[in-house]
Amino acid sequence: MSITIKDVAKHAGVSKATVSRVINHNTSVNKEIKERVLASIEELGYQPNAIARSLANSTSNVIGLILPDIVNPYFPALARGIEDSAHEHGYSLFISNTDNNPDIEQEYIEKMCRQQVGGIILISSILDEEKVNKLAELGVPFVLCDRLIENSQFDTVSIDNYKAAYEAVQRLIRQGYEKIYHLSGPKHIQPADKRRQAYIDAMHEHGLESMYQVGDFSYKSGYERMKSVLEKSKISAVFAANDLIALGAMSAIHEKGLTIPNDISVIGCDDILFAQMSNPKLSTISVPAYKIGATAVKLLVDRIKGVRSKSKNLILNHKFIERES
Amino acid sequence: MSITIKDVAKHAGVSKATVSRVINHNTSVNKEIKERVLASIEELGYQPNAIARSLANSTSNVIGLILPDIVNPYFPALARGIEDSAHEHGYSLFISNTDNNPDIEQEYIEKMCRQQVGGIILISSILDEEKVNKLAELGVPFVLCDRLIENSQFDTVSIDNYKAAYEAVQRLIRQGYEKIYHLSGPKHIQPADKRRQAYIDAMHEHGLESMYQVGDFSYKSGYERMKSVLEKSKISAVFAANDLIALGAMSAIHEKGLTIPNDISVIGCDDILFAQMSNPKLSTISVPAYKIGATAVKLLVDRIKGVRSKSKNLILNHKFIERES
DNA sequence: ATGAAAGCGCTAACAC
DNA sequence: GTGTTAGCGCTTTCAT
Repeated sequence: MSITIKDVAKHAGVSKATVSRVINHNTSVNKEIKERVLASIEELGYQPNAIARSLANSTSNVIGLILPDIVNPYFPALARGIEDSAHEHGYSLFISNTDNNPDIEQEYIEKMCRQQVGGIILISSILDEEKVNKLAELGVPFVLCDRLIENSQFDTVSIDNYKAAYEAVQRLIRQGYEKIYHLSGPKHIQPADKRRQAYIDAMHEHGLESMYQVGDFSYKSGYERMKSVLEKSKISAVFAANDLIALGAMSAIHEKGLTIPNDISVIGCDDILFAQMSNPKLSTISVPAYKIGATAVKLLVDRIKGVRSKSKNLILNHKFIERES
Repeated sequence: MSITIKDVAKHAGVSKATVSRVINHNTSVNKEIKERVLASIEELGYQPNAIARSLANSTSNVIGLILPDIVNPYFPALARGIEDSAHEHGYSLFISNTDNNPDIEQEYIEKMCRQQVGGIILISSILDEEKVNKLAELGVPFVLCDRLIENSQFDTVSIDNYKAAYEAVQRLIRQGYEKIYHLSGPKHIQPADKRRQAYIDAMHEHGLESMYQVGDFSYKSGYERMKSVLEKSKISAVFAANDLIALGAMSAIHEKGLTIPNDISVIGCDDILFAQMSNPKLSTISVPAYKIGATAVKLLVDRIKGVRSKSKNLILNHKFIERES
C-alpha cells in the first residue's frame, strides 16, 4: 500500500485535516506547521490519491474528449491542443472515438459521467435541440467544437465555415474559374452543410451553376467521386469540403493524365499536415485546430470553476493558404 | 444529486450489499430479488459511480496511454487500436503526449498513478534498465510498445525493426541499387537505432558502403537532409527511417527536378495514411500500428486481471508494401 | 488555527 | 442468500 494522508499526518504530528489544508492551500495554516507538513510529504514521498479526492468532491480533475476518429488527420492537432491545455490547467484527459455513431457517442457520454468528469468536450455526430437539452440535464458542463448548434446553453468553439468556404469559392471565381465543382462532405455534419451552402450561394450570386456531390470526408470518397466527375463533365476547378477529399481528387486527376493546377485547380479545407506535403502542395483553408482545442479547454475550465455562467460562442479565424494547387 | 446504490436498495427493499452483488454479478443472489433490484435500477436510472468503485477497489477501469505525440501520423492508428480494445474490455482511456521529454513522461506516469489507473501503455522516450526498474517499483502494470528493452519484467509489443529494415535494404540491393543512402531517425530512439544498424549491416554484408545521417523523425528533417545530400553525393536510392522523412526526401528530390523512382528510388517505414496518398505513392514497410495497440491492451488487461505473471514479448509481423516510389 | 468526526458511494468481510 | 458494518483516502463542517 502507498502513503496516505494519514501517514503524513502521523509523521508530522498533526491531524489529517491540517494536511489536507496545506495541500489544498486555500485556508490558512500556521507557517511553522505548514513547513513541517511539507517536509513530511517530501520525506514520505506522499502523492494525494486523486480518486479519493474526486469522491469527496464529487468531481474530478479530468475532462473527457469525445470525437469522431483520431485517425482522421484533422483531429490529432485538435486533440493535442486539448491535451496540452488540459494538463496546463491541471486536468487529465479521457478520449473516445465515436465514428459518428450517435449511440456510441451517447454511451461514452454516460461512461464519462459515471467517471465524474469535470466536463466534456464534444465533437458530436449529430446535434439537434432535443439532444442538446438532454445533455444539459446531465448537469456536466459541455463545450461543443466544430459541430454545434447556435444559441444553445453550451459554450462552443469553431470557425465560420460558411464565410471560409464562401471566400474560397469567391477567390476561384475572381481568378476566372467558372466550372467549379464541389466535392462536399456528408449531409447533416454541420461544417459540411455550411461549406456546401456557401459554395452554392457563392456560385449563384456570381451567376454560375453549382455542381456538387455529397460524400464521405475521406480520401477514397474524394478519389472515386472525382473519377466519375472527370468522366462526365469538363470542369476547371474543384473545391473540396476537406483536405482528404481534395487529396483523393488530386490523385484521380493525376491518374487521368491531367495536371494541377494547369488543367484543374484544387482547393481543400482544414490544412492538415499533409496538405503541405502533397505534390503539388495543396492550397487550402487553414482551420486552427490546435487553437480550437486549447480554447475549448479554457472555456470548459472556466465553466467548471463557475467563473462564468453565460454561454460563449467563439468563432476563431480561418486563413486561406495559397500553395501550388 | 444523482441516484446512488442506497436509493436503489431502499427502492427495492434490500440492502446495499445485495444491490452491489447484482451489479457485479459474481456471487449468487436469489433470482426474484435480483429481478426486483434490476427493475429498481432501471426505474431509477441508476448509474454506478465509477469513482466510488475505484476507491473501494483501489484500482480503476481506466488505462493510461503515454506516447510521444499524437500529431505524428504514426500514432493515431496505434491510439485508435488501444482505444477500441480498451473500451471493448470495459476500460476508459487516459492519454498524454510527452514530446519524448523524459521529465514530462515521468510526470504523466505519476499523475496516472495518482488516478489509480489499472495499467499504463507506454511508448517511452528513453528506456534503460534503471528506469525500467523504477517503473516496476510503482506496482502498476506496464506494457511497452515499439520502444522497449528486452527481457525486462514488462510485457512488450513491437515489430522486428532490425529484420524489417534489413529486408528492405536487401530488397533494394537485389534490385541493383548500390548507392543507397539512409536517412535515419534520432539516436537512442530504439526503432531508429535498430533500423540504422540493420541498414549498416545489410550494406556491409553486401560489400557496399553505408552512408547515413541521423535526424528527426520529421518531414522537415527529411527534406533538409535530402537537399544537402543531393548537393554532395550521387545516390540512386534512399531508405528513410520513417514515412515522414521519406515524404520530405521526396519533396527535395522533386524540387531538384529529379523523378521518383527513375532517378532515385525512395522507401519509407510505417505505412502511415499518407504513404498511399503521395505522388508517387510511397513504397514502405507496413507497421501494424492498430494491431500493436489492440494487442498491448490485451496483454495489459490480462496482466491487470492477474491471468498471467510471466512477461510476454510479442513481435508482430511487418510487411513490405511495394508502391510506386 | 487546529482537531474530531461525519460522509462521499461503493465493496467485502463477517455474521446470520 | 442476505444484511450489517467497517473501511477505501480524502474533504469539510463543527467545535474548540
